[in-house]
Amino acid sequence: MSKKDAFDLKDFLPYLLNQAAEVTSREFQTYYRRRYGMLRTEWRVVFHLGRYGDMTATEICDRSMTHKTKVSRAVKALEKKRFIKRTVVEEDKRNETLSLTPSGRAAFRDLFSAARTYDETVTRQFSADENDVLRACLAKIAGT
Amino acid sequence: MSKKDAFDLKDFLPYLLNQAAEVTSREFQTYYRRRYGMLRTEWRVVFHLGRYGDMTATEICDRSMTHKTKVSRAVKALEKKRFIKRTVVEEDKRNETLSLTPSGRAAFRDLFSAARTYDETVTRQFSADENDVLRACLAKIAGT
DNA sequence: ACATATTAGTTGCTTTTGTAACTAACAAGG
DNA sequence: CCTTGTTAGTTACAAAAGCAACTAATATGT
Repeated sequence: MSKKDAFDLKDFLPYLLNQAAEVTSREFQTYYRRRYGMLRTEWRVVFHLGRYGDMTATEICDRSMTHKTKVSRAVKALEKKRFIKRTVVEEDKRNETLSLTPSGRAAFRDLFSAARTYDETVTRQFSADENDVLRACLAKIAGT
Repeated sequence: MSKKDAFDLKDFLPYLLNQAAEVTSREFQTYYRRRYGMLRTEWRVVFHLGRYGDMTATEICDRSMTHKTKVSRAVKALEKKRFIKRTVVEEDKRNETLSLTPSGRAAFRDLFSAARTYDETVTRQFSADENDVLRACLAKIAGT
């Protein structure tokens, strides 16, 4: 805002961020939801495994700042849908390595490219400079 | 991102937006939650009434793009906590005008100034130009 | 070795949200 | 008037998220 006494809901960053996040999330949701019956956390798990390779649930929690119960439930659901499989780590049986099945990998490839495309349609609205600033600010706020 | 083949979760706008939104929401939550036992939607309702004057639930829904069940429940909760009261509109008894009680007004004043302060602490991290770009982009994405 | 603490992951219970069906009040056409 | 449609708001039920307590495996200090 420019004047302090005109401070408005639309000047309030948490509100703005939420609205923007909700709009994009809703839009992109249709992909993983309609096509693969996935939930947001499930899509994130698939993204992590597809993009960075096999890892444990805890690693996914750390990288995505997601609570472990959410990931645990996502893993269970993805396993039931045969998108991922788990393997207990012999050296430390508390850990289990998660990996994509062939159909999980196919879903990932599809969703990965859909994500890229969707990102571009949002990005296209802005200049290169605007984009850089936007992303840098968001990353800073998110603390990543 | 700069290279397409480096597309990463942190380059994906919906993800970035969500992370940033969650961080700020969590931080600001502590105010209305701890001090007044409010939920996010309740705080939004209070903000609307305090900032723009009395209005109906539907007007709040429209202005904040919030679903009516959420507002309905927030109104019920706020009424129980004696922060707002309703008055059926005589000319059209389907409508009810919502207005803040004295304690609701006091909570609003407190939270309004907390919001402004909080916004500034986030804003302070960025230059004036960056801020303008950030807010303009978010508003555009949010479609407001 | 053994009690104690940590870590990975799950489960149960509560709170919050989403969706759809519902009531009540009004509007409009015949 | 009286059917049909619309609008404001609520409620009931289902999906999802948050939180805390739990199990199982391992690590640590004595």
